[in-house]
Amino acid sequence: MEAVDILKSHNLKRTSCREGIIEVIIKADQALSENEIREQLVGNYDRTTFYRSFKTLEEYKIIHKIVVDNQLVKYAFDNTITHKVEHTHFYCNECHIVKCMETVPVQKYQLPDGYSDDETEVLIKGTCAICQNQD
Amino acid sequence: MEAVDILKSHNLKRTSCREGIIEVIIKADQALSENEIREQLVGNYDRTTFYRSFKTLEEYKIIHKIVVDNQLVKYAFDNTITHKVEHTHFYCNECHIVKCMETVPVQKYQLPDGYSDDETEVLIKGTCAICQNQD
DNA sequence: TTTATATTTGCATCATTGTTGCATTTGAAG
DNA sequence: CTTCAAATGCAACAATGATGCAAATATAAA
Repeated sequence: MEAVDILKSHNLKRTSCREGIIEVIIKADQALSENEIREQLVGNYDRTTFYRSFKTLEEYKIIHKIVVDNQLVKYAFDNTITHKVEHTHFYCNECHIVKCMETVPVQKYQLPDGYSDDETEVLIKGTCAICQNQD
Repeated sequence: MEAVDILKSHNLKRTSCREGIIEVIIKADQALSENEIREQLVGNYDRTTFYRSFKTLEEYKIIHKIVVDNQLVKYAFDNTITHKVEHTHFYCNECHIVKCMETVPVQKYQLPDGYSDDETEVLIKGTCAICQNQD
């Protein structure tokens, strides 16, 4: 699916910033930070525009945000797989990549009486396959 | 266990800031933000001192930090229960409290080949028992 | 108790992310 | 082509995290 079509299907205006962000994220095999996305974009955009674009795309569930340790922020595309089931995220302590673990669904947690759950975020920290091999 | 003893057992200098933070956190039945802790403290401390105290206490696993949505930061005491098993955290979308769910352990996730896990963070967002009743 | 020293604190300063207001620009509908 | 709601760029600010350095202090040694 093309970035333009995605925007159109949500009745979002087609702006070069939004289009670019989607294209970059859609191609990536891992979650990307704001700067990693900026580097791959053609135009130059203000930080606020970037931030608001992310926010809009998130609201429309076109992308989602993953935060590690309160400071590292990465964005990933909500494809049909990641979109359908709540999936976990993986953070590599060595190379610091963040990946959507589409094959590892979030498990169900039984809360005490009176509590109801709405959404569960799972971040697994460890060593990724590539870094594992290099040891 | 007293704050002083906790510091002593880790060979940490007994300073009023550290001691105060531990005492406040130990008494709380929920995780507290930097400001919530500051309000309950007797002395007045610089933000950097606060920040460094948290960092030290975290390093020595006396307290731990829970971050919600990248901006809300709360701290909780590492008691024998929370310390022993990896526990989940609960965030109430309505009253915004954060609680350590000592009775809800983190489940085991089966990662793809090559990946190894070290630590898993689980944040469950929903409605707490108190807010549930008020609806 | 006094002294010595390594640690901690307070202050200044800066980085990153998130956020809002407002004037200007622009996408897209008519 | 015109119009207008929406998006952008800029300025400004908040919260959290982080570091360097001089002054203060906890603790151990004398």
